[in-house]
Order: sequence, then structure tokens, then C-alpha cells
Amino acid sequence: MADFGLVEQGTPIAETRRRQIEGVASALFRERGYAGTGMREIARGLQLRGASLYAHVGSKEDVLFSIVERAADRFAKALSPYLHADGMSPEYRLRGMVRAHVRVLTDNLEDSAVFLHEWRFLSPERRSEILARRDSHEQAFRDAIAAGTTGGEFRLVDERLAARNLLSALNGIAGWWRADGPLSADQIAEAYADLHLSGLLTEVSAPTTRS
Amino acid sequence: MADFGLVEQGTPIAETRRRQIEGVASALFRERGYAGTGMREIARGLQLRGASLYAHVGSKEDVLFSIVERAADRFAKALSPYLHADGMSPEYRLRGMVRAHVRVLTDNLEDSAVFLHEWRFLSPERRSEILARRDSHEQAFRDAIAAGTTGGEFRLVDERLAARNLLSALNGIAGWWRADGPLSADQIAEAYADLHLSGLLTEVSAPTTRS
DNA sequence: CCTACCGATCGGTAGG
DNA sequence: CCTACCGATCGGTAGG
Repeated sequence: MADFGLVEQGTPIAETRRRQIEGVASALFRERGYAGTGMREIARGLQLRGASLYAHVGSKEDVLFSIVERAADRFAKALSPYLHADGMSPEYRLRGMVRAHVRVLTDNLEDSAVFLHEWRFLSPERRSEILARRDSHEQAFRDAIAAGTTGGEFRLVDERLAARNLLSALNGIAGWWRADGPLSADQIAEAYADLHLSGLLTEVSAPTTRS
Repeated sequence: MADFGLVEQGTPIAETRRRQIEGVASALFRERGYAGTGMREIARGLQLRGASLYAHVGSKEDVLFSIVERAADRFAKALSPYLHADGMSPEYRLRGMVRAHVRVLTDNLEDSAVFLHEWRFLSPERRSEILARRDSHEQAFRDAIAAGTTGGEFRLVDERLAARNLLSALNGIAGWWRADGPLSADQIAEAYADLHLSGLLTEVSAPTTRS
């Protein structure tokens, strides 16, 4: 609790400034959209003039791309333990993926929302890259579902549809969740996992239904 | 199949022009966002000059509001038969609501996407109105789910969470569905209804699992 | 990181 | 529905 001040930061000032710019930009992009946010607005959030931002970033689109790519990195990293079954049951695996995805979402609400909704303002090449990464994320969910249907634990469903159904529901959380709300990220993750696993499992394994 | 040409339109030209403007605007707002679309772009889609649009609309925001409000009307109307149970089983009721919602979404893809994503660019009063209508739409789903849990047909779930889970999944369809794709709107609606009802029903009623 | 400035474009109006 | 135009704002650069 005591305030020791800052002893050693370790991060170069320039890099910190970059992150500060991206942080303000992320909040504004989420709230007003990329096209609805001006560089001067971002600068104002840091008590700077608009032109000063260009000492730290190449362009407005570069800022968007940094935010979106970092978000994509987080989602990919969170799923990496689940890319192969490694003896996990399909239920355990999918539940872990749901929890991981929701955690990234709620721990990085603004970046995640920007990642989900503002990618269309990227240049064609960058947009393609991001869409490919989104697709491989969805593929990971498809694979986990397919493993369950193959093994007989899950009902026969269209994995593509079931994966989109699940991911759309999870991403929707970014639209209404608040850190100061009544439900923790993990509570929501468990509730969503229950709902979706009940929809997939053949055996009714009495999923944890707490109030 | 024969082309009889147009015999009698019945709609005044001015009203038609208004709708044409909204049609072009809806497509552009969906693709580039409200803030990313200029009035001159909308005009270009109708072979007009930007200034000419103002003979038909009061402002850019008025155009957005017309689109968004019409979409809200459609969703509300589609759910109206299901606002009260009237002897319907919870399963029948919720399945009907899913089908109705998906139909409106797929029959009016552009307007629906604009309704879902561009409402934040409305003036505070109009934004409040639309958010209230969205909330009462969600309330209808909550009610249908609550009726099922009360009656014992559905598992005990947090209705608010379950409704958001369902609606987010359904609205996500607007992000990927194509009219010329492999799945009809009704096929998707049935598949989604199956997935979600399986997650809610206490009795495993062997939902229709076709390939 | 600042001031000063660039050309382009924005939503919208005047007047016909 | 057009031409001509308004002030404001846009992303970004020059030069220090």
C-alpha cells in the first residue's frame, strides 16, 4: 500500500508514449469508431497537439493496426494450450477455450472491441491478415467441437455453425460487460460454457447450475 | 417469369426517392460505417450531387435514424405474436422467436447491421430511444426463457445471461450470412434454435439433428 | 513536442 | 435537382 514512487521503469519513454497513444486511441475508437475519431482528439487525451503524435506514430491507421494486432496476439496466445487435445476431454477442452477467450476479452475490453469492430478500416493487406487470424481462431473452436462429435461426446452438429454460434455469443460480451458490474469474467465464462456445452453434450452431465 | 414492366406503382416519387437514398445509405453505412460515409458518396450511388439530397432529407443523421427505426419496427413486429405465451410451450415459443428474429435479420441484412452497429452515432435522445427498444426486445427473450424455467421445462439459468447469449449469437449471423450462401435463413434458424434449446431444456427431447 | 500550414473533404445552405 | 459556396475539420508535413 505504501507509495515508493517509481524506482526503475525498464520501458523506454518513447515506447511508453506509443502505448499511451494507443490506449487513448483504443478508448476513442471503441466509443466513436475509427472514422469518427480525429488525431487531434487522441492528442487532446494526452495534452498534446495533433501534429506531435507523428513523432511517435506513422499514421492513424498504424495506430489502429497496432491495437488490432496486439489483440489478435492475445487471443491466439490464450488458445494455444488447446490447439491439440493432448488427452483433454472435449468438454474440458472447450470449456478451457471459452474461459480463455472471455478472459482476454474482459481483461482488454477496449482493444478487443476495436479488434472485433474496426478491422474494416485497415488497408486491404492488413485487413486480410487480421481476417485470416480471426479465421484460424474460429478454426480452433471448430476443431475442438469436431473432436467432440467424432468421439461421440457431442451431438452431431454443423461444427462451423456451432463455432460461429459460440464465438458470436462470447464476443457479444464485449458489448455489455462492465468491470464494476455484478458478474466477474469467470462467472460469465462458466455460465456461457454451461449453456453451450449443454447444447452440445449427448450425455446430460448436470452442468454446474449455481445461482 | 414474364416481364410485364411496371403498371402502377402507387408510391409517390418523393417517397421512392427517400427510400432509394436510405437504401444506398444503408449499404454504405454497413460497409464503411456512418462516420466513414459522406453524403456525396450516397448521392453518387444515385447519380446525384451531394447537395441534392437535402431536397429529400433533413440531415445525414435523419437518414441514419430512419434506417435504424425501421429496422427496430421490423424486429418488434416479428416478435409481437410471442410476447405472451397464449398456451404455447416454452420450446415452441422460443423457437418461433428465434425463427422470427433470424428472418428479419436475413431479409434486411443491411438495415439490420446498421441497426446493430451504428446506433451510437445518433443524437443522445434518439440513441436513448433505440436502446430502450433494443432492451424491450431483449426483455421479450428474457420473458420467454423465464416462462420455461418457471414451468420446469428449462434448466435453472440466469435469464438475463441466457437471453444475451442467444441474442448475441443470432445477431452475429448478420456478420457472415450471404443470400447466395449454402444455408437458407430457416436452416440457420433451426440449427441455432436446436443448439440453444438443447442448452436450456431439462428433458433431452432429441432435437432435430439433420446434416 | 511546438507553431504554422497544406490540400482535401466534411455536412450543409443560398438561390435558382 | 443544379451550381456555387460556407466555415470547420480532416490526416499529415515542414521546419525548428
